[in-house]
Amino acid sequence: MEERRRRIVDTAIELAEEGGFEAVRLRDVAAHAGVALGTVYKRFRSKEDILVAALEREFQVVEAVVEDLSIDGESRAERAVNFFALITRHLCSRPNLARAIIKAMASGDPESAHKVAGFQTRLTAMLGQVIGGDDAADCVDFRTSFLLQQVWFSALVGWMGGLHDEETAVEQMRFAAHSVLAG
Amino acid sequence: MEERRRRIVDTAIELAEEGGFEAVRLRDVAAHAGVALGTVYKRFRSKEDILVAALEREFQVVEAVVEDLSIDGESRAERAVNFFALITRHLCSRPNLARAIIKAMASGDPESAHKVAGFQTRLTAMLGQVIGGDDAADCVDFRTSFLLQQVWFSALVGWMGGLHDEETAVEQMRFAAHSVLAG
DNA sequence: GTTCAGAATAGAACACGTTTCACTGTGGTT
DNA sequence: AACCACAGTGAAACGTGTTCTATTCTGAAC
Repeated sequence: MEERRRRIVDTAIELAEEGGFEAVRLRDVAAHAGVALGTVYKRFRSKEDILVAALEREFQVVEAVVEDLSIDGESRAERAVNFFALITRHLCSRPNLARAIIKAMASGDPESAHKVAGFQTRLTAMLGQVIGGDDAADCVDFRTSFLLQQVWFSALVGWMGGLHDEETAVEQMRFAAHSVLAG
Repeated sequence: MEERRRRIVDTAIELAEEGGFEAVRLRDVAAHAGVALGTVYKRFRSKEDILVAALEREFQVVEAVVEDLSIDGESRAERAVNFFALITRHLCSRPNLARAIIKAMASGDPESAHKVAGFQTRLTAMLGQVIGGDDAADCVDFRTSFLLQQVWFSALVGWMGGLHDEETAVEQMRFAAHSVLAG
């Protein structure tokens, strides 16, 4: 009955797209997914846990998109910028959902945090691939990729709080990428 | 009667030190501060708002500490690392309080986010001073300091989620500082 | 077909952030 | 002294995340 789990996450994504984090009311999720509230709590530990599952879903889409539109650029920094620009714009195209997920990412719950860390690792690996390109000389340290991904997270949190728009976030990544990938 | 406001923040800090974010129950805050719940909501917009005020308090302490133990180091990167090591260890010395505040920083509420951005700007300015040292040649771009502060935020969120200990966070800052302040 | 364990359900109940309201001072104005 | 604007109070109420319980459903073993 993994079907129920899928429907719950689907519903949460739907509600989050419409009204953000607060709109994901678990009674509504349960009703809309056609399950009882108790079932929701049998599958997921908390509201954040559901949104982390939504992140998993979205992350797979991002992986597919990046696979499809293979990232190119003249330099390592340019490729990194193009990568972040792509995924940032992708995320921000559904702002309410993105905000809800980012909020869940920063909830501080250890279980969720570990799952999130898994995505960060995968993202860092993707970034390493992208930056590395075809030339072995362009290969980049895991820690460097991870650093850029940390900056991206901060930029997204700022965007979530209404501090700046998505283009500013991309601009921050441009600066970071050129600072870190100077050589 | 700014006295009441002060007592509320004091109490929130006290409760957060003991039991973290969830332990800051507003009924308890009100009772312990000797005010009515309505008064709490007259002074503060939300629970996060109180914790952002606590951040203001803590930030002033950090400013004083950094002023006192003036940061030194052979290179720009070393000074930056010493700076972050100092404030990271200071924050993490009261882990429950730190976690509560960091969680509030990432709440996504626009009003809170703007206040937090104010602290980030002040922190970035402090960092610029510290890195710059006495030699004008060591002067550093605002954007570069800001970038390091973004990494620090991510490192703290990871620490909050139990992903790593404070020494690892400091280590991440060491790597970031050396990457960004190579010259 | 009966039985039984485990999952699902409906719904109540609980905790806590937040809002509302009716009432009580309190300090300043006339 | 009478009055007023307004902060503070206590308590109730509301919304929603989370937990609990009693009951029903389901599907596999016999």
